Amino acid sequence: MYLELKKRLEVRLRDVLKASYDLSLESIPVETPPELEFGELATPVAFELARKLRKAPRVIAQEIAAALGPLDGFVSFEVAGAGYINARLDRNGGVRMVAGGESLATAAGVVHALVEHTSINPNKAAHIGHLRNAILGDTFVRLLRAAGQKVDVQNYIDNTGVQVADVVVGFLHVEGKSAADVRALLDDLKRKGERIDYFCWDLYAKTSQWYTNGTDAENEARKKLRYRTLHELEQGNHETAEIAELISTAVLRRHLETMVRLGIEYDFLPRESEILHLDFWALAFAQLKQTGVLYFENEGKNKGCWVMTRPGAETADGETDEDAKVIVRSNGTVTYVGKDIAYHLWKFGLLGKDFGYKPFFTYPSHVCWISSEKGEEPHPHFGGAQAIYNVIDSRQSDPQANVIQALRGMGHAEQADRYTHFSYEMVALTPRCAEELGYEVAEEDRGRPYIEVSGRKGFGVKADDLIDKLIGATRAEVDARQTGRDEAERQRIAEQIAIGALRYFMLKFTRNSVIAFDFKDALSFEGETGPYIQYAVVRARNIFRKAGLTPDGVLRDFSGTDAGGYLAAEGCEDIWALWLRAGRRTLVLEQCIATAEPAYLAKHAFQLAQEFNNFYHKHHILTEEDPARKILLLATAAVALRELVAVLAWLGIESPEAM
RNA sequence: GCGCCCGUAGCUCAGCUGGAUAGAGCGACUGACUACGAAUCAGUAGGCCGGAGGUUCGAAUCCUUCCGGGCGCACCA
Repeated sequence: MYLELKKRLEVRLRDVLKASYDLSLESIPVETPPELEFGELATPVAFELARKLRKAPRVIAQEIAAALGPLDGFVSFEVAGAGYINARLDRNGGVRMVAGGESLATAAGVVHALVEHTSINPNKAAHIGHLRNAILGDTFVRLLRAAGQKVDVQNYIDNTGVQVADVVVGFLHVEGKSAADVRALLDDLKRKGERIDYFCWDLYAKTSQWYTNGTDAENEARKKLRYRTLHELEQGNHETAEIAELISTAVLRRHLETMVRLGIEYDFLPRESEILHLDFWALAFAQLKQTGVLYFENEGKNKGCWVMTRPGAETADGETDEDAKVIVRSNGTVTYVGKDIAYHLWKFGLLGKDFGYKPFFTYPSHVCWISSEKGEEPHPHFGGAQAIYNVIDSRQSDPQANVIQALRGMGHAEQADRYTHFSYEMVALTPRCAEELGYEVAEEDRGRPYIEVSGRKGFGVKADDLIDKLIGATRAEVDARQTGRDEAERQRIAEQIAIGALRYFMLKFTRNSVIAFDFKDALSFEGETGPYIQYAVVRARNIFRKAGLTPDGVLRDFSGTDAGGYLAAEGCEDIWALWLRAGRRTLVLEQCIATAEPAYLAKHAFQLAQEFNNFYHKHHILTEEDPARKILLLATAAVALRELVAVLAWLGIESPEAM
């Protein structure tokens, strides 16, 4: 409702400005006033025009206000303060709009978007930092889909990188295992129900240490081993590559299982091994040279490399750009950014080559495919998107900017504009949390607000451990409250609440705020948390259960009544405010997508729950004696319930039946 | 040294892209349960929005500059 009426008012304002002053403003500010007494919508546009028209803002406001009405959905336009124009809505009409349920008309044609998220190196267990990535990405996918976009979800797998190489070195040279031994280990762990990603977590940390804890000569040899292993992985057809394949695939499967617990699913898993073996780079290299984005450096420190100019860099003609980004090394190998450029050409359908595809993981509703040199037929097609979103932490903003710059330089300006680095800050641990986990905190770190997690050091909170802990805590609460329900039901509810708590916790912070993780905050179920919102849903559901009514039925009955009198009545402002809040969903959705910021929706969900809880406390519905008033109260609860469930679903949070 | 991000209540964070009196949660203190289930609600205390200049009708928000913190700046990924 809010979105629609706001747009209607903007259009009318535009018309009035054109007709009265022959002015066309680029954008017309329409906002929500701080208090309901100022109306439901307001514009300070008169202030902006004061200088241009050489009139007092208040006079202009009066002229505009007089010319605005009548407008469907609005009852009045008033001038207030020094020159605000406050719009009052037709409350009965507004309530009808909200009660009717709002369709999300996507005016523009369907956009094909591609969201890449999670992308954990398949050499260790997922940790809380990865959870933030996956939850942000998955939620954004839900938002895009809610807005009617066609979205492919990709999880990029770097299975030939240095991190996987390190674990392979660990198996071969630290543990002294062969490929056959690794195979046996995988079977053994599977039989015992143990997690291979946890095993690798420890081995990765151990191997990282091993590189530096020998004599100088030993360390030197170990480093060489590391780079030889990396090289063998990239080449393939070697025992190291075989171990890498075994391990990275097993760990990847575990990551997918962890994410399923959070309701997170993928459509396609492109792997770096295929980008290498299918030689995506050759095609990209040709395009990069042909468009002049890459040039061969003959001078300076990058002599013998193919390089590109960094975004914003300026070098005088004839001078060597020492700061240029190396894409092809002097030994002929390609850097990470180079491979990424090729991959992103593919994402936009500009490469002229495709992956092979094989099914990899089955969800109840669909199959997740993985890249393969020789794929299966038939298979779905991925890539060729119109807009892409890369959920990658903010530390990688430089390489991301390089890829965008390359696309632009190659003449793909439109694609470069629709390339969003969906960046977010890391999840770190508070020093107290680190100590709780048994890590030694260095003296100089004690005073810091947070300490960065490190897979290399094995320092961090594993995702599955956190989820297990959350479920344990919610289960204890549910067991205490839901004594009448059976074991399976209580477990189900506990899981819904635990996941709700975790997802909300990761979404309540805006993207560029560092999360200093602490168990106390993450395990909290009161106040601004997922369970608070879920609890509001349960309360609303209980009203209908107790009354023997359905929300839909109530809204049908309500549609024939006139609630205007009650909504305008003294002491009922809170009811109208709740309807207004309920009517903001599409506006908030639009805002979230435009700014790539899911936190706004999380905040909206909380505010809606808060207003509902207020309403719930103030008006006792089932004992209301005035039938007309009772139907309004019931309809209010029905709308709040419907909106809460819908918004929670967009956040990937389930609404329990009881809690 | 250069680039990006962040300094808002004791703590953790919002602040709708420059608007009306700066908000919420937690924590502290006071109160409200024989249930539309208190995982809730009401109330109190708590702020020179890091400092200083500027831009304008108007600044937590934009610009400049300092202070304090974080992260990047490889022929690593």
